[in-house]
Amino acid sequence: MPRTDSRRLVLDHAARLFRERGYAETSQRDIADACGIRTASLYYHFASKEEIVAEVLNIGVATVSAEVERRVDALGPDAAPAARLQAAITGHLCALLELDNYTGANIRIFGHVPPRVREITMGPRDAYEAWWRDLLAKIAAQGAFRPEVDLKVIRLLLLGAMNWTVEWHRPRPDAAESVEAIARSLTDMALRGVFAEPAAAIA
Amino acid sequence: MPRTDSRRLVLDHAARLFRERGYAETSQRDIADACGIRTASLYYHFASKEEIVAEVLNIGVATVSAEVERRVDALGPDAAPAARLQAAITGHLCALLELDNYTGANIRIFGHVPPRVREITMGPRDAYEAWWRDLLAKIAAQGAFRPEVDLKVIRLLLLGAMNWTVEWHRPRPDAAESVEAIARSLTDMALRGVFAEPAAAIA
DNA sequence: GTCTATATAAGGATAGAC
DNA sequence: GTCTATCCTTATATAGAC
Repeated sequence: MPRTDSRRLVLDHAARLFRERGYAETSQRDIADACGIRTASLYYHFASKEEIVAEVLNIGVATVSAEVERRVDALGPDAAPAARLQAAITGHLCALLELDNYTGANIRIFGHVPPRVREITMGPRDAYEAWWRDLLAKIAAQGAFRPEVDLKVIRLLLLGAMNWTVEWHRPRPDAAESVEAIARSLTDMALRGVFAEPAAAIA
Repeated sequence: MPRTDSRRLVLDHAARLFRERGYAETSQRDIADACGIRTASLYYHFASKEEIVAEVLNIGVATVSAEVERRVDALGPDAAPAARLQAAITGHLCALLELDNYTGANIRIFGHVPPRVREITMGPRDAYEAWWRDLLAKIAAQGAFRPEVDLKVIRLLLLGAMNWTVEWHRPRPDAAESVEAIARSLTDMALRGVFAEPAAAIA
């Protein structure tokens, strides 16, 4: 393997730019400039812009998928449902906001890429969402959720709360809004809610 | 005023297309075609594509803002915190998913428009978010939230869970995932959580 | 693997007729 | 208010040298 993998360099810069500016707003010239090469040189590594973005999207799902499963598996098979949920949430947020730019790029631009690109990259994406479906289903099977809870809607709302962080979270020196803190807030809200007296909840 | 306001027709189709395909992915030709006119005719109503999208974004915020405030105000000044939160959540989701395409367009493309457009449209957007900040602050002042709750993070997570629905919700005949049902699920999770025994929550 | 040069298309925008 | 015609710029992509 080459000492500096220029193919990977292209992907890294592409992921960062796609995440920062969006897909259509990022030209191949932007990507090439960031890499210090010419636009035409990109075609040695990739056949088209769509091929670049497809690979960025796939790496993004692989990254978050690996991170989340790693953290949950590390807890062992007998971990409490609450701990498993917290580990999954922390892993998702960590991949999205800290690990690299691939997952963030995926979340930000997936809905804005050409339909063909969406089609060829949605397999792993669906598989990742299925993993979450399974996680919640297992927790429900243990009787940890209140029975009236709609698992599908809750899953989509939780993933939405997490995915949207990419729109507002900016890395900061202080730990007030660290990824850990956000994960704890979300887990806590999901588990017990934010109300002091839940009994006061609407019928 | 004219019998058919063609300026508004342009905005309506632009909002729909921006919401469906994104900003960069929607050309002025697409908008003109949808309206049954030529590209050049758009310039009678708007000076540029940026002027069109800026107005779409502003209408979107005005719509959701009016809807949310209307529903909360209708409860009267003595309504319970839980009812106010539920009304606000329902109003936001309703504007986003049912009322028209303007709010959905705003949420989907705001992060993808040229920086100048973001700058000139972020005033009302920030004001709307400030309204949410106030709502949660008032509820907190009544002592309804557990004291350790981080109001800023919770606000951003709630708005995120709602805003992300535009990525997955598709209108359906059955009421299983009606806007009302989604709003109830989210309000319920925010208030009391989804766990049967919150005591089992992580330290 | 990267370059220069260039083909080709698409999109935003303007001029001026009707 | 909408049209036809056209300009200008940008972007993807290709050809072929080094």
